[in-house]
Amino acid sequence: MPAPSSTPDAQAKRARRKESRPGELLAAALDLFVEKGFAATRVEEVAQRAGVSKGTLFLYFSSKEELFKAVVRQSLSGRFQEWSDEVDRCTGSSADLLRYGMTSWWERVGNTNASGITKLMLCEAHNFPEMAAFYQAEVAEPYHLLVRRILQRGLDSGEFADTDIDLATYSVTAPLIFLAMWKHSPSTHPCTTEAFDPEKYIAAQVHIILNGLRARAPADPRPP
Amino acid sequence: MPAPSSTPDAQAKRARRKESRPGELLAAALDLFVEKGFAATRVEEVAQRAGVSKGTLFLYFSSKEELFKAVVRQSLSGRFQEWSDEVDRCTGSSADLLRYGMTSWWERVGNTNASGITKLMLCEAHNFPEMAAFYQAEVAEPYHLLVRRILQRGLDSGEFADTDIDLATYSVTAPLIFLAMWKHSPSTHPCTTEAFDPEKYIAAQVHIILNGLRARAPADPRPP
Amino acid sequence: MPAPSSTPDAQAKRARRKESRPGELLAAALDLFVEKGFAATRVEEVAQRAGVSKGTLFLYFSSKEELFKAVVRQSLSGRFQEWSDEVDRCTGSSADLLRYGMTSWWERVGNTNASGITKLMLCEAHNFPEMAAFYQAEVAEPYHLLVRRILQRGLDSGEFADTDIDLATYSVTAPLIFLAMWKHSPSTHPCTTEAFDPEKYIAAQVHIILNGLRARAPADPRPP
Amino acid sequence: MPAPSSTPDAQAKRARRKESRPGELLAAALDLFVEKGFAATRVEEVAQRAGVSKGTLFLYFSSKEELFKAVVRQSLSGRFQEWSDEVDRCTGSSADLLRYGMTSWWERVGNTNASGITKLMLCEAHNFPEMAAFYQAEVAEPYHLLVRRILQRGLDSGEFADTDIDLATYSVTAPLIFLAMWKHSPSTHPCTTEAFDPEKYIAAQVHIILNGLRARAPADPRPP
DNA sequence: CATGAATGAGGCTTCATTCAT
DNA sequence: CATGAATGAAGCCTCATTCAT
Repeated sequence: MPAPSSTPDAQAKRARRKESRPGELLAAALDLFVEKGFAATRVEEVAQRAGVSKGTLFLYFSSKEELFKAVVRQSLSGRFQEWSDEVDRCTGSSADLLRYGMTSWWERVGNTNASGITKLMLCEAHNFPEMAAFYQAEVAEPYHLLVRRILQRGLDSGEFADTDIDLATYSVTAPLIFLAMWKHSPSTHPCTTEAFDPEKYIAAQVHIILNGLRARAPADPRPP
Repeated sequence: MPAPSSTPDAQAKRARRKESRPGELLAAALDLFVEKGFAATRVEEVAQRAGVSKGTLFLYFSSKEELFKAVVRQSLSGRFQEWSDEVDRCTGSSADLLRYGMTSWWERVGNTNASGITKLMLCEAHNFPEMAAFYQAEVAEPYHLLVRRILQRGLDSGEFADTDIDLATYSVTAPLIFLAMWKHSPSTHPCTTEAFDPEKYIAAQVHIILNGLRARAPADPRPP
Repeated sequence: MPAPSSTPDAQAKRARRKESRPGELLAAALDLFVEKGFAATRVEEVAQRAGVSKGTLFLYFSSKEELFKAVVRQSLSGRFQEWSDEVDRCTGSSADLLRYGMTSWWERVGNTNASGITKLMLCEAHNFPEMAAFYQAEVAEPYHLLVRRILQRGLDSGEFADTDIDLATYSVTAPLIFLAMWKHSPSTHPCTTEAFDPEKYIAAQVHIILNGLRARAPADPRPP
Repeated sequence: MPAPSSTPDAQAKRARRKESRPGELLAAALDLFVEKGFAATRVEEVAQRAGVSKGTLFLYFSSKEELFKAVVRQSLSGRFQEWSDEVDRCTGSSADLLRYGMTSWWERVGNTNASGITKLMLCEAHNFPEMAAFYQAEVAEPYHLLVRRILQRGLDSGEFADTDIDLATYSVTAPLIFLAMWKHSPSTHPCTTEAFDPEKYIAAQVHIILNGLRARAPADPRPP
C-alpha cells in the first residue's frame, strides 16, 4: 500500500501540465534514444528527464516500444505529408528540386536529433523486429517513394538521363546515411577536427549525383 | 567403411582444440557481436557457438569487454602493421595507392565481418566509454594515420593538389562508413534491391576523390 | 418524437446519480470481484464500470478493502436480520424449515453473485487476514448461528434425533459451498454438460440430511 | 557488473545439489501456491523457501507459469497413468471400485497439498487462461474419463442402474470439490471445530451415491 | 463533490560474473 | 583446465492511493 511522499517539493512537481506532458516525454525520449540507443535507454531516465516519475510515462505510452513509435511518428513519419506537398508544389527544375531536397533534409532532419532515429534503426533494427517493421512502413518506404518521385520527375521531363532509378536512389541515400552516422557517433571517428562541413559535403554530393544523372554511364568510373 | 569409436577421436579433438579455443571464441564473438551488437549479445551464446561453457569463456577473457577488445585486436588493430608495410612497399602512383587501399579495404574489411566491428562502435561507443577509448587508440587513430600517409605521399610528390588533408580524409572515410553500415544493417534501408554494387560504388567514389585531389578547389561544387 | 437536448437530461441524471453512486459502485464491485477475484480486480475497472472516475471511488470507500467490506455488507451480512426474522416467524416443521432455508439460499444467494463472495473468501481469505476476520464475524458466524438455530429447533421439538450439531452443520454447509464454487468456477470442471441441476442437487441433499437427522446414527454409512 | 557476495555463508549455500534442485523448488512452489494462490505467490519466496536465489529458479523453470505447470504435472497429471492401471487391474465389484477410488482420492490427493492445486484452479483459472487450458487437458479431462470408466464398468456389468452418467459424475465430483475447498480454506468456515471428519464424509457420500446408482430414479428426492 | 494526473513500491525476468567441483 | 550452478543488480511494467484543480 504505497503512500506518495507528500514532501513540499513533490507538490511543486505536481503542477498539472497534462497538455504538454506527452510532448515533454517525447522530447526527452528522443534525446535519450539518440544519445544512448533504444535498448540502453531506461524508461525511468526518460521520465526523469521529462520531470516526471516512471509511472507517469506509462500513462501516456503503454510501453517502451510504443514510446519509440510515437517518437518516430513525431520526428519523421508525421512529416512526410508536408514534404510530399512541397515536391508537388515545386515548379523549378528537377536538379534544383533534388538539391533543395537534400539540403533541406540536412537542415530539417540530418542536423537535428531526428537523424538520430535513423542511426538508431540502422543500429538496433535487428534486435527489435516489430519496431523495424514499423520503421520500414512509416519511414523507409515513404522516404524511398519521395526520392523516386523526384528522380522520376527528372526522367519524365527529359532533364535526367534514363538511369537505373534504384541505383540513383542509393546515390542520394548513401551520403544521408553517412551524415546521420557522422552526426550521432561519438568521437570515435575523426569528428574532433573541425574540418568536416556537412553542408559542403551535401553540396558536393549533389553535384556529383547530378553529373551522373545527366551523363549516360555513371557507373564506369575508370578512365582509360 | 570403418566406424571409428568416437572416444579417441573426441579426445584428439579436445586436445587439438585446447590450442584453438581462444580463436574459436573470438570467431563466435565476432559473428555474434556483428549480428546483434555488443550489448545485445550474451556471453553464453558466444560460448555455446564456440562449443564451450560459459565459465570457460571467462578463463580466456576476463570480461565481456575484454572479449570485445580481443575481437577488435584480431579483426582490425592487429592488421595495421601489415597494411602499413604494404604502403611502405608501394612504388606506384599515389592515385593507384589510394585506389588500391580503398578497394582492398572493401575486400579485406568492408566485405567481411570486420566491418561489423566498425558499425558496432559507431552504434554503441557512447554506452561503453572504455571500449570507445580502446577503439579510438587501436583502430581509429591508426586508420587515420594510414590514410593521411597516403594523402601526404601524393602531396609530397606533387601528384595531389595542396588540399586540406583532414577534409580529404573525410572524403575517403565517408564511403567506407556508409558501406560498413550498409553491409551490416538489416533490410530497413533499401537493401532489398539488387541494384547496389559496393565495388562499383567504391570505384566511383575513388574516381570522385581523385578528381577532387587533382583539382584545386574540390569544395566549391556549384558551377557558375 | 421530441429530441430532448441531452444537457438538462444529463444534469438530471447526474443529480439522481449522486444518491445512487455508492450503490452503483457496489454493484460494479460485486460483479468484478466475483468475476476476477479481489486481488485481480483493479479499482479503476470498478470505477469505470460504475461510470465514475477512480478518484470518486475513494470518496465513498477509503480503500479497496473497505469497498470489499461494503460489498459484503450489502450482499450478505446486511441480510441476516431478515433471514433470522423469517426463522423466528416460521410455525411449520423443522424439516420444512431446513428445506426452505436451503432452497431459498440457492434462490437468494447461491444463484446470484452473492455466492461469488463466498467463493472469493474461500479463495483469497488467506491473503487478506483483515478481510477474513471481517467476513468471519459478519457472515460466517451469523450463518452458523442461523443454521444451528434451525437444527436446535428440530432437536428441541424432538423432530430431529439427538445428533452432533456441528457435524450436521457441515452436512448443510458442504453442498452450499460446492454450489458456490460450481456456479462461479470457469469451465475447468465439468460444467460443460447441461446435466447438472443445482435445484435438484439441493433437494437431494436436503433429503439425505433429513434422513440422517431422523435416524440415530447418520455417521455409519456402511450397511451390515 | 554485479559481483556475487563472497561471504562465507554464501559459500555454504553453494553446495551443489543439481539433482535435487527441481524437486526442492517444486515442493516449495506447491506449498506456497496452495497456501497463497498462484498470483499472490512471489517467485522470490519460492526460491527462498527452496534455499536458493531468485535467479536460480529461472535456471530450472523458464517462467512462473512453467513452474506452475511443472507442479501440476508432478502433483496430478503425472499420476493418472498409475491410477488408470489400478482401475484396469481391479477384479472386484464396481461398487467397491468406486468406494476405493473415492477413499484413495482422499488419501493420496485430497488430504495432501495436491488438492490445493484443484482449489487454486477453481479460484484463479479465470485469470490465467493458458494455465486453465493446460489444467483442463492434463487433469480435468483425464479425471473425468477415469470416473466415467468406473461408472460405465458398473453399467456394463449390470451392477448399476442405467443412470445418466454425466449426472452421476457430478455426484462423485461434488464431495471431492467440497473437500478440496474445505481442506485448503482458512478458518473462515467452521473448520475450527474438530467435528468434521472427511473420511466419514467420503464414506457417507459413497453410500449415498451407490444408493442412487442402484435405484432407478435418483433425481426425485421428495417423498410423497 | 468529482476528476484524473501523478506517484513509487513491488513483481517478473535477464544476464554478466563467480567459484566449488 | 573445464564446467555449469548460483548469484543479484537492474530493467520493464502495474496499480492502489493521493491531491491539486
